Amino acid sequence: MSALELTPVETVACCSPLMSSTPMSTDQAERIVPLLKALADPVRIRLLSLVAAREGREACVCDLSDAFELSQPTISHHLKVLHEVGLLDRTKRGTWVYYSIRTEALADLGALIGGGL
Amino acid sequence: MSALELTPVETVACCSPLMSSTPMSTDQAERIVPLLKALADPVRIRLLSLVAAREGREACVCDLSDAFELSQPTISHHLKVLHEVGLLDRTKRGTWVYYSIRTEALADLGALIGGGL
DNA sequence: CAGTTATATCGATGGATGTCAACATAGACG
DNA sequence: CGTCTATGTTGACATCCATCGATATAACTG
Repeated sequence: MSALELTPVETVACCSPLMSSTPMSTDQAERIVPLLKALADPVRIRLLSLVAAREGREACVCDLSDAFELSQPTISHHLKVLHEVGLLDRTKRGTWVYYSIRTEALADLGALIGGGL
Repeated sequence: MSALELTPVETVACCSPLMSSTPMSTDQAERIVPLLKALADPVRIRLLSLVAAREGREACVCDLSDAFELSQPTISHHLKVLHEVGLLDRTKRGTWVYYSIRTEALADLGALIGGGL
């Protein structure tokens, strides 16, 4: 992704909070939905939670895949989805890849939902 | 649904907030995911937002369906999904059916996500 | 370089889901 | 009762997506 493109997280952050006086536009809805779709999977939300529970809120793939009875490509796929919408950061250190929580992304989304949309 | 069964919203509320020290269990994930799936659709999140923006946070179906270029059965289907997971309440008054926001359901979910999972 | 380990990509497949047309239900009104 | 309007249900269809096996890439090791 180029530096000029925004992940769904970034576009959501710049527009929230939506006040309850006016309903969400179609555009706004279509920016938020990819984030929610990324969260709306039992494996992905557990992956996110596993990373969040770790020291420094980051974990390498090898640590995460042990928690599931799923193939390695499947875990890799789910991590990619979470990364692409901006909920996880990705860093390669040597042979290992570390994913870390983008805390403010989750906070923005939580505020948007909890704030009554 | 019988009075003894809990909607996803109710089961989520009784278990949150999840602290970041321990990761979410598989059971917890599977209670939260139906809520997120219900939210993760552009039509449904706009429906929710339209209801939330209305006086008393409630609206009848006829008001809502005008905002979409979708068939009436499709709108009815989406409202049913939101109702079944406990995000919308349903009341019939005469010929019309009114859906209203379950504010604390959205608040609980928002807190769960924004609280770092 | 060859071998081993960690992670990602590709292609295929079965199941979930959004949408519609047709029909059903249910209340209001004459 | 008959009709009109509002809403829900059903069944079919097309598309999306989670998963896998096979393969690719990339880095460490000897």
